[in-house]
Amino acid sequence: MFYAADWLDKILPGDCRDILPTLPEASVDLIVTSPPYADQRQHTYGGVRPDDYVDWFLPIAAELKRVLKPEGSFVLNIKERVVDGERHTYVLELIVALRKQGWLWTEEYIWHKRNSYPGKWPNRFRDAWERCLHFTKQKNFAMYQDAVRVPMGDWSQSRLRNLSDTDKRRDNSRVQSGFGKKIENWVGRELAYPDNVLHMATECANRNHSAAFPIELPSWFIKLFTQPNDIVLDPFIGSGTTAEAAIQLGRHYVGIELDAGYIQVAAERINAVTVQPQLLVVQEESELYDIVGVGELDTPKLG
Amino acid sequence: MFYAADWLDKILPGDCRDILPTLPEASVDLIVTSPPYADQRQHTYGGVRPDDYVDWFLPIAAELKRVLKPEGSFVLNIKERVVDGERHTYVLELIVALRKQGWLWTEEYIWHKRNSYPGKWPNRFRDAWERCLHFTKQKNFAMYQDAVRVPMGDWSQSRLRNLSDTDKRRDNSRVQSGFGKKIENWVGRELAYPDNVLHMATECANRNHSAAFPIELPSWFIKLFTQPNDIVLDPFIGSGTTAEAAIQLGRHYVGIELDAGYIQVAAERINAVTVQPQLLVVQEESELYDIVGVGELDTPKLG
DNA sequence: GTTCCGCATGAATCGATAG
DNA sequence: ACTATCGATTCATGCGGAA
Repeated sequence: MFYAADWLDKILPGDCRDILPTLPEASVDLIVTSPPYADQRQHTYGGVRPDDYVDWFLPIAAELKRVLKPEGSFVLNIKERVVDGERHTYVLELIVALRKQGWLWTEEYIWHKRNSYPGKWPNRFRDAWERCLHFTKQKNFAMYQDAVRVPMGDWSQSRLRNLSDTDKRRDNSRVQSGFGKKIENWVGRELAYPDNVLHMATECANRNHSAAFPIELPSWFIKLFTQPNDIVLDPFIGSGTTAEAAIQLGRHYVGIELDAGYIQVAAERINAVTVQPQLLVVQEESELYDIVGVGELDTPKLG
Repeated sequence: MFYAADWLDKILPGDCRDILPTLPEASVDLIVTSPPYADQRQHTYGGVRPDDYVDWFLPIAAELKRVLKPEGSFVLNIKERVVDGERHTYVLELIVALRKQGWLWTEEYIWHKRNSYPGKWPNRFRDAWERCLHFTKQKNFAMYQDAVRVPMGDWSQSRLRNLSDTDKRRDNSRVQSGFGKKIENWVGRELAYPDNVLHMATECANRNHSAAFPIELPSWFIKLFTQPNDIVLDPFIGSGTTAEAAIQLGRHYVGIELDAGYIQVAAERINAVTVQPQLLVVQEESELYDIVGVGELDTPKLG
């Protein structure tokens, strides 16, 4: 095995085309990234043109495939831009090309941006969604669905009324004791598995970082596709959102970033998170009873 | 010009591959359709296999292009199925092929199905979205954005997340009463343009017909891309949902359907709608205050 | 008349079984 | 090996009957 300290829990500065080859093969459990879209980030990646996008991304994807564990997942957040009045087809072509490269196009999740960018055009409405393409290396991959269950619809509330108060209280205390047998049953009445449409607001440019996606997005996929202590890679980590999400959830991270300004911002964010390890453990346990984000029901706790 | 009675406001029985060539060219303002998905509807179209889907659809699309007016729109509701653990790429290939045929891939709307088909699998969640691909023949096409504006504010925003049963029941009663008490809340409230994500529940078979899409879906696109008295074509009209939507909104329709059973169902639905013209006007006015479908703000009423 | 509960039903998908 | 069929899983919705 590789010695962890060399590349783990760091933001590696440089172009991921140079950095990725230095990482050991089959070492990463999950890749979540939002690469620079076509014509974006001209100062760093030179503003890849739509027509060149597939050719630019394919060698990077080949390295990602080498670095990813066999049972790992690759989540690519991307959306094609409008070129000359049309949606450009480079993302569609990229999917086909990645399959030719050996990736399995397992699923396409939709990120519905509740507060999308404002604006008005004569021929289209505001773009309120982006693709989260899920690729894997093999049909059997790691997926921890229980970690992202959500509250059920209203109808379950009336159904829950069937349970007597004592029943509910009994189950409750049993849950809090930590070893109740019926945790799954009780929880199962309130929680349902989500679907492949994610409703998340875009992150406001509140602090000194402007992230490509809200932290809930990498958090959701990290909970879904990894366990604590697993390794999450983001080859275009920008202001460090993926790293912050990984740390919060007790996972290791590897970030790669070319822009020095972003690296600085990310370092500050990461420092602010890591200094509170005890709080993090409490958060994870409390998630058991938090109706909004139940997680780690069937995964070992952090030591 | 063609004499209208020959083909207008009818459901033409037969295979659209045979019927479409009999329609005059550049005569239709909007095409909305949900063709049989791959491996579906084996009894009529023989269950087109995913690998053959593009070849099957392309000649139909060529006829659709001939029939559509230059400034018209073509909305294709479709979703690729899972084949061997992966999303099949035939829809992506179809988009590319349609562009080669001369169509412009202007936009991709997402239909978010709040009540998606249940089920649990180890490698994916329930599929809760479908594509509504918007193709046009030229960059300048007809679009009436004001017709689909929705009320602004916290109410409509919370609606985006989850529409509970009680909320919906309240909506219904408000509409049915015609001019309920809470109308004051909406009058004077500003209207906002929607985005490219549509939240609609699938139609249940509990209603007397089972349709591919809920009537709100064709209604929305008919309001967006046509004016009253325009012509709407659906070459796979099934149980007649598109026809009912067109009639309700004062548009002409042309439907094509191969299955005799569907034709019968569609005929009954259409009869039930057309005999109540006065009611329709009332519905249209009440839509002003209906959170679900605001329409006809700047278009002439039926008369 | 309301409100509530029970129940059937989907453009699904996987894995096992059978030809 | 490759295809066809079947059972199991799961939840929002609307309808009908009951309180």
